[in-house]
Amino acid sequence: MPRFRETVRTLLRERLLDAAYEAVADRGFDKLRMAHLASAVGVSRQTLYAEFPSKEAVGEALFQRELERCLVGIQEGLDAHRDDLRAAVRASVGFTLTLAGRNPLIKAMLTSTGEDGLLPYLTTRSAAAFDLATAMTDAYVTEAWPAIDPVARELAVDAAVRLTASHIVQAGPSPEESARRIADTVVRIALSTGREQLPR
Amino acid sequence: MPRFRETVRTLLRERLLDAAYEAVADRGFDKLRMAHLASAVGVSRQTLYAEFPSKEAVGEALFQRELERCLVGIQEGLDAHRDDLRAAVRASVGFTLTLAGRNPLIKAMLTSTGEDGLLPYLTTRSAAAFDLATAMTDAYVTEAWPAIDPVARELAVDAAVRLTASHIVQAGPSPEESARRIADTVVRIALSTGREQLPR
DNA sequence: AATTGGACACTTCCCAGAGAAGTGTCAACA
DNA sequence: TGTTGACACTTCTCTGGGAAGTGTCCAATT
Repeated sequence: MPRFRETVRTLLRERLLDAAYEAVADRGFDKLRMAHLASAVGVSRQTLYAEFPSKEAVGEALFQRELERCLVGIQEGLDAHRDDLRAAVRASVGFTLTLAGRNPLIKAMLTSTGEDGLLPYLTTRSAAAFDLATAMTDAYVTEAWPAIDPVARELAVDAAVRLTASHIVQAGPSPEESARRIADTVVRIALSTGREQLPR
Repeated sequence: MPRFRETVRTLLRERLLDAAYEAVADRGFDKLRMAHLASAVGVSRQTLYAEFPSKEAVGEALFQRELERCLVGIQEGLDAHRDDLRAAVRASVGFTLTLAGRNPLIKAMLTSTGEDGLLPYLTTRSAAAFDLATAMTDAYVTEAWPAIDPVARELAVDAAVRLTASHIVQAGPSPEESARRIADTVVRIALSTGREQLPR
């Protein structure tokens, strides 16, 4: 079984990231200490460096894992309502908003404008995360609701991502209410034809 | 003419704010010095303190004036196209985006998430600015295009403001292209009825 | 009467230097 | 292989003293 080593390794990796997440969550990334991280998991500093070549790599991996979790949550929100676009959007947006409410990492991911001293990667990475979330959602919607007009779909997905990020920064009354409004808005865009007329 | 004093006073006030704006624009608010500001305009420190009781008051006034200018620009963008909703939105959003591109104050106004060390007021005030911009735009649209459904209008205005702010943070290819996309999106929301059906 | 310059107490910034603590690497060891 | 201790190097952190900034008061000036 040549996989044994790998399994141990990824297990260690997960435990390291768990510990790192906890430390970052309540003391911030710059207060994270490599020595403390190693001892928290019960390994030497060297094995930590064997897994992550630098502290920056830890931040990078932490960021990536959190992003993936977020995207998985969104997908699950969509999956739960394949027959109802509005409910699907509401579930996904609601999930993201509540997650961001208590997860400082996710929050920073979507809001960092640069130079806020948090993680250097976030500056560059937040745009990448944005694009990734948009691309994934777009692909999903294309597959799940092929009847939606492509132009409308693209605008709707972009609006969904941006409005969600906006509500993370400028929070509304409650995540649920925000999600409801965003879902309403997104559905209106998605089902538009671009040939509507003003009533007279 | 009892107004003479007042005129002089507001004139002085404007000149002080002009000088303050220039100083803040390239050195930042915290590098602004009251003594420097006074001498730049050619008055003593005392007359400056007679006009603005504190440095904080200068920041407040500066912020307020910039916000008003921004709103005026938006109104003009709308006024220039009272017959064409799409063009009106495009003009206003385009104006705001290009303004924010070179005006650090406006940028901070719509993006500050708190504790970025810039101005303490911005933290609280950005939400207020947000609300004010939304309220003003909503009132204008209600008056200019009364045929738009109220629910759709409210969602459209909210989306317009939030999407514009989003494009300030996560800039697209160009302000014009961003404005075009936002206008397209906003028009689709504004002209929606909420009773659309998915094509089959 | 308004404006000014000087003087004031108080707070904050800035700048060294010293010491501690953290990072990343290496080699000896179990 | 993984652990341990030592290493050079960089980055915090604290300190104290001097400079500079804020906000206030007042006598002098116009």
